[in-house]
Amino acid sequence: MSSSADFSLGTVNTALTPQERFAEFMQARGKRITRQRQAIVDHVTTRHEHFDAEQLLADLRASAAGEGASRPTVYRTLNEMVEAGLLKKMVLDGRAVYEHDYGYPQHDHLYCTSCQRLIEFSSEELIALRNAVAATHQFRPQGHRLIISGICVDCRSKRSTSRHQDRV
Amino acid sequence: MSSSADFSLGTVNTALTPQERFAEFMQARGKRITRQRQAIVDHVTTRHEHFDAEQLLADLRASAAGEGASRPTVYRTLNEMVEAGLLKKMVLDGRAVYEHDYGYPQHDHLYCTSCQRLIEFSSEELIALRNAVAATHQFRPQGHRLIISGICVDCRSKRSTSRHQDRV
DNA sequence: ATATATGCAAACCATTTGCAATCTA
DNA sequence: TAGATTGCAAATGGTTTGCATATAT
Repeated sequence: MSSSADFSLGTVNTALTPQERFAEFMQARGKRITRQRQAIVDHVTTRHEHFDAEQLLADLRASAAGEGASRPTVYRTLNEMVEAGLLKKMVLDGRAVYEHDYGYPQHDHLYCTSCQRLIEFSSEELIALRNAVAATHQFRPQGHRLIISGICVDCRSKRSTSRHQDRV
Repeated sequence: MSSSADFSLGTVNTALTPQERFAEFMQARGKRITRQRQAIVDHVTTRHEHFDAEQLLADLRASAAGEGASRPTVYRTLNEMVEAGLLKKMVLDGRAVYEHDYGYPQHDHLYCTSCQRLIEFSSEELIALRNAVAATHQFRPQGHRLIISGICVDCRSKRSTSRHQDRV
């Protein structure tokens, strides 16, 4: 992980590792780095795919030794990681899905309504468009979220396999 | 479905009134136009702002005579209206928000995290961008949702009034 | 030591559902 | 009249919270 990324768009200055950033954030507010919080942060930073709280909970319990955490603690820590800027949260079909945010370039998603897969993409034009639109409305943009839903290549081929289109 | 659409950018060919379209949709699947469904559709078509289920429920009970409906019926009918293409649903801060979709041009939103107001805007560039991105990933786009969050003009002036930034 | 965290069970909240009574076509 | 719909109350499902106990600093 960490890997001083250096993308062209949205590059974030990654001076600290996610762990360090988290520690800094917690210490700054008198919060403690407990065994479970550390286990969660470590686990999350090793996998870079999108995930939800339940998946994380299961993964933690399944993986290595007794390095687990209770459901409430997983949820609590996930919120802290979002506050710390390590993760970005988005709601899809009713449940929260998380992805890395610290040290990652700004991007948006293509969401396959058939297999629920999220495909990332980034577009400079979109940023420009966003700022232009905001300016027109004297609106101060703080962020945006674009999700293009449809069917991914894989599902287009193996069409009529299992499930079909759900809601956007 | 059907209706040989031929819009330039989002403008929908409105041959039927929302009520007619709803009736057609329902009849086509053996569903009945009950007093409460009619009341809901009528009420919704008279107001063009964004709203959620609870607001609608309250409005229905408050407004005119005994033209109300139970909570389950309101939720059920809202789903039918979405299926019928009359309404578009989007999830904001945990609860579903609806807006008219039938006969309305495609558009996206600016979301004020301070006053929760939704400001609409439409951009042809965005559509082009969406299609270009989708094409790059051999993805078949079916729709998209762009929400630019930030602070609206009003809140920027009366700054530090009441609530402040929530999550995106 | 002592304040903060954990985990359990219970609470939340928006939304959905089972089912008997009630209507629409 | 028959089959669909309503409304009530209860169930859901993801997420949060109260509180006694365990733990980090």
